[in-house]
Amino acid sequence: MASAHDSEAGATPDKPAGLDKRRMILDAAVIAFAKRGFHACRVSDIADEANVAYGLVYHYFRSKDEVLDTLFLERWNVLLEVITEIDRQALPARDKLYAITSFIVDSYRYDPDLMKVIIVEVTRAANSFGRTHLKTIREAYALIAGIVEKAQADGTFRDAVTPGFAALAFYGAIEQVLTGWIFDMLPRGEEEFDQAKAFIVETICGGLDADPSSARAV
Amino acid sequence: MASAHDSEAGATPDKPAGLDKRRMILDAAVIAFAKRGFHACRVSDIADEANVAYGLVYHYFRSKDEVLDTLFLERWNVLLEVITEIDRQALPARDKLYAITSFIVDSYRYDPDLMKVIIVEVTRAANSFGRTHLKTIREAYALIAGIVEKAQADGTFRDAVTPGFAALAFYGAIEQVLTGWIFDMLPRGEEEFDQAKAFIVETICGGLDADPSSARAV
DNA sequence: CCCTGTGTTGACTGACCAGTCAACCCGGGG
DNA sequence: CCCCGGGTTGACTGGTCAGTCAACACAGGG
Repeated sequence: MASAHDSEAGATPDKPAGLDKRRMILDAAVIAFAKRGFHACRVSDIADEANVAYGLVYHYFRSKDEVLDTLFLERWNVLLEVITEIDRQALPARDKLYAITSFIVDSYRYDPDLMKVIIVEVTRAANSFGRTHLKTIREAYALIAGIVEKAQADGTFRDAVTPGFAALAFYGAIEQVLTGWIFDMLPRGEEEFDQAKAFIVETICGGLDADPSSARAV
Repeated sequence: MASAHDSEAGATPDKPAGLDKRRMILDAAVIAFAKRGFHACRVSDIADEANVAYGLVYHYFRSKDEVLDTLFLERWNVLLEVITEIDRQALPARDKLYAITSFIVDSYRYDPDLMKVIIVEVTRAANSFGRTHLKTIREAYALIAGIVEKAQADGTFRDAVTPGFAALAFYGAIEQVLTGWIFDMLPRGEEEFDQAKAFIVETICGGLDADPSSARAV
């Protein structure tokens, strides 16, 4: 059905609606991967979701793997740029961490399926794509660690913990909250998203202890 | 290690060496799953690793899935018991969290393959086993949240954050550190394990901020 | 008008693997 | 001595897909 049909709507005149089939396939893949997971999802599911013939997927991508790789890299590079940009500004470290949290949470708010796929299939997949993209993933941790390190140097953050660990704990907390939403363990909604941002930063920066003296003496 | 290294040797006389084939299969499955991941691992890999015929796996387990389910439940139930036991003691909340962290880190120290399989294939697998065992996984979060809640009630922890979020952030930090080891991103060793315990608790309880006033005013 | 190449189609193939099953081994009870 | 049945074996089947490929659509240049 609808091979040369410009969909129902008139399709943007400047876009021939014929060469962003690639984009359509990528978008369809996000939905398909999110629905059943990368392994359980067949290439035909992607093609069906995109209203495109099976073989066309292989015209634009060498393999099913390459589709996921593309989705991940597209998004992760944006994340790296955003973190770099945030770090470039003259803000307190805590505000920088809030901005990063905010960006990631909003990424989920804006496109939960894409974030689900990236986290579940790449970021946390130690046996497959996670290994492949390890170097790229680590770059994000390194940028965060850099923020912490500078804050420790100027006295904004205490140095009870190495920057690397702080980065891991911080990012781990974020991902765990996203995982909570992905698993339907946590309620979703505008309020929840904003509250989550504040809570994550508050937990990692402020800590749970009521009495600062106990540990701060270190 | 040294769980079922009978093989050629005469096998412990009191153990008929004939009915813990089941155990041998489970142990072999841990190794096989850890090596290539659940999906890429074939049932024949498990059988080979256990030095047992292919069909015997199906004598003791209904399916490949059931093998993983068994491994996960065995271990997770121990975790739930341990957390319950820790919570029963009269300790400051911070010490309770340290004890939990310690147990999980030591679980990894003692049997990294098993923990890798549980985390990678179950705990973080939102599309397959994670969904199946959601309820069981949540019990752990609930127990931790309970600890936080009590600490907030008696004033040990401040209540800037809901207990549920604190539990998520805390457990997320732990899992992220384990993931660091699993991915070979973090150096492993006796010292590293103990340091990690301290750092995780220090980050979550103590927080990164040097100046308590900023947030504590809330 | 045909020719050419990019875009597009979907039937087909080859490989892979979970799970089945018929037969075998062997200890012990009759 | 045979029989019984749980434990054990591994060849085989059925189904599933990733990836291939031959053919088709069609725009635009000659």
